[in-house]
Amino acid sequence: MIIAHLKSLQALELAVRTGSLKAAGEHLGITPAAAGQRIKALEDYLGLDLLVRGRSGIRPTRELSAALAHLSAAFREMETAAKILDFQRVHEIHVVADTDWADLWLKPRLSLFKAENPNVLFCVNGVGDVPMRVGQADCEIWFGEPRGGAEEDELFKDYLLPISSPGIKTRVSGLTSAERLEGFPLLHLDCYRSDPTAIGWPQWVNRYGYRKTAAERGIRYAHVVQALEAVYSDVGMLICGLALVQAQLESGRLSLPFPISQGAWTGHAYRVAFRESAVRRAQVGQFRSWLLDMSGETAAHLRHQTAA
Amino acid sequence: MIIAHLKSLQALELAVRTGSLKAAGEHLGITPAAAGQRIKALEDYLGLDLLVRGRSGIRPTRELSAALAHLSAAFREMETAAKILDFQRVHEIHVVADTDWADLWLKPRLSLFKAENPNVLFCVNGVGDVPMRVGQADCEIWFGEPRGGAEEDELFKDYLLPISSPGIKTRVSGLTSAERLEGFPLLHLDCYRSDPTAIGWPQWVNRYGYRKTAAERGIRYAHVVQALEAVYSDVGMLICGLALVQAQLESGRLSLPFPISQGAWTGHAYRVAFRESAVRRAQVGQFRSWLLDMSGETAAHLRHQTAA
DNA sequence: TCCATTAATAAAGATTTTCTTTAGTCATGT
DNA sequence: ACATGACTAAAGAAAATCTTTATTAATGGA
Repeated sequence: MIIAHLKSLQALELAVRTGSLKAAGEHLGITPAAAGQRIKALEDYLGLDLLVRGRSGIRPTRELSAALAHLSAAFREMETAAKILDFQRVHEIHVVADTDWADLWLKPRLSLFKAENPNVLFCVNGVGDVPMRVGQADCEIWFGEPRGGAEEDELFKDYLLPISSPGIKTRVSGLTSAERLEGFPLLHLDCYRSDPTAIGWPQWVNRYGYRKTAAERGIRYAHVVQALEAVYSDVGMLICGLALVQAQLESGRLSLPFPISQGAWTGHAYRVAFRESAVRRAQVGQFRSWLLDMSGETAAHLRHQTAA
Repeated sequence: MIIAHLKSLQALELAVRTGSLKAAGEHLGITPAAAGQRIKALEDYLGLDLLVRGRSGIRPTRELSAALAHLSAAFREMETAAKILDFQRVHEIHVVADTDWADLWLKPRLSLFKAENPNVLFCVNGVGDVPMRVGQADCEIWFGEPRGGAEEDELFKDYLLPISSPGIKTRVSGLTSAERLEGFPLLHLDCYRSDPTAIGWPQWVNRYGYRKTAAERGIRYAHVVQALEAVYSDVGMLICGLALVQAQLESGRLSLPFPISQGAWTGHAYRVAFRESAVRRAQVGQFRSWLLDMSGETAAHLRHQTAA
């Protein structure tokens, strides 16, 4: 006998287990309307009512009750099988992240994690030790507001301030305060725009009193990585997040043309959400702990650097 | 934990149970390619190989073996639940059939079955005691070749010959043999065209020696029911299946303008296939027996009528 | 060893399924 | 009596799934 209506049976079992179509939909990641449609389709096919619907929730009909123990057992066994398979995955961690954060913050540090966990294979934004796989990533990092998931953490807020090449810093240093921006192109980043409190050049000029005609003009970049290529090439000065350029500052490849106190914190933060099922895998748990530790270090270091 | 990949797990369990993707596909009513894609998608998602593929079939990998007992148990439980639900259906029988056969052969007889089975509700081609439901019909009747299903039977072949209204028969009888077709419109049916041996007017004229210029001309009808409306209205003569017009001949509403021996059997037959799961329901089993009995009566009656 | 046969699969496109959204209904609680 | 919350019908969008075609690979027989 062919079992059709697998998704219908799943929605049905969940609706009974949780007591409402609303909760079943939430559990399955679909709307209540979709959950209801799945069950309705099965009822239409069978010519049976399976649920008694009410404002206070739903209950199985007598007809469904006769089959319910088997249905529940079926999905319990399936959940066990899925869990066994999931734990057998090759030790891979798939990450979808803000591209600047991945390139500038995570990648330089990932070797530290790998040194302690040589068997873990990474795929970050589709690139890494293994190819992209069908299905959800194990975790996602974004710059923005919380999304309210269960396994969600704030990593760190960033500190925005002007950076430049060493050459431009030297030339700026030889000028009077009033003249330090005139004559130097300003580079702008679009990636902080979702944060209403994140400063760009116009805000920075207003806040710190430098004189610059048309502070909003200049080349715009979607991402920090591309903008930094321009900075390395002496194209101009850029306001970006300090957390993303620590290594370049320490190596002397980039410089701070103005005092470090002349910056501002972002309102948004880098945040991470792990898939609930992923976080139960030992390596993903370890990666999460490591990530929170390293982010804590970054946050502490930023606070230390920018202390008044 | 959300169980996704339900269809993949089903294909996987069936592939292991049957030993090949080909057999799994057949069982599920999909192509082997589709069965393979389902399983491949799950392997991609998990980053695990689940099957060892070989020309002599497939075997589970070690990783899959760890979960296989649970997976098998899950689908056994689900099959039990589905069976319980299926047997609880309201006593409905859904039929998809050749429309002429349904209207002209089944409907006049269905009251006989219902007299013996008053609780059974029928839906024939979407019309009847209950509305059409989502999902497969319990059985399907077609005019044509066998399809090779497990629960498939031949009902009867039909006997094609000219029929007309009583008025046209009277006029034809008053004419010499040579003149009996001239001056009378010939009506044609498209619904027998799939049968290469089924005769139409051109073949009938050739076989029985009547004179008729342009025997292939005349009005064409897709179905017998519409053509009969024209025959009732003295529009012309029609070659159609004797089995479908027994009642009309007996009631005098239709006549045979030529000897009954001047006809020919169809090559194709009316055939029925029941869904395997449907046939296990008691009422469907009873309907099947009844249908085969009534069809046997029709076949015997036709043979008796047309015996030389 | 070679060839025929059979099963599996990649890729592309078609088809079907499933989901979201919107608007409405109904029951319950205040 | 009204507001609220859960469910649902319908329509359209999005995603999933399937078919088809061509190819590959393995196996068995000559």
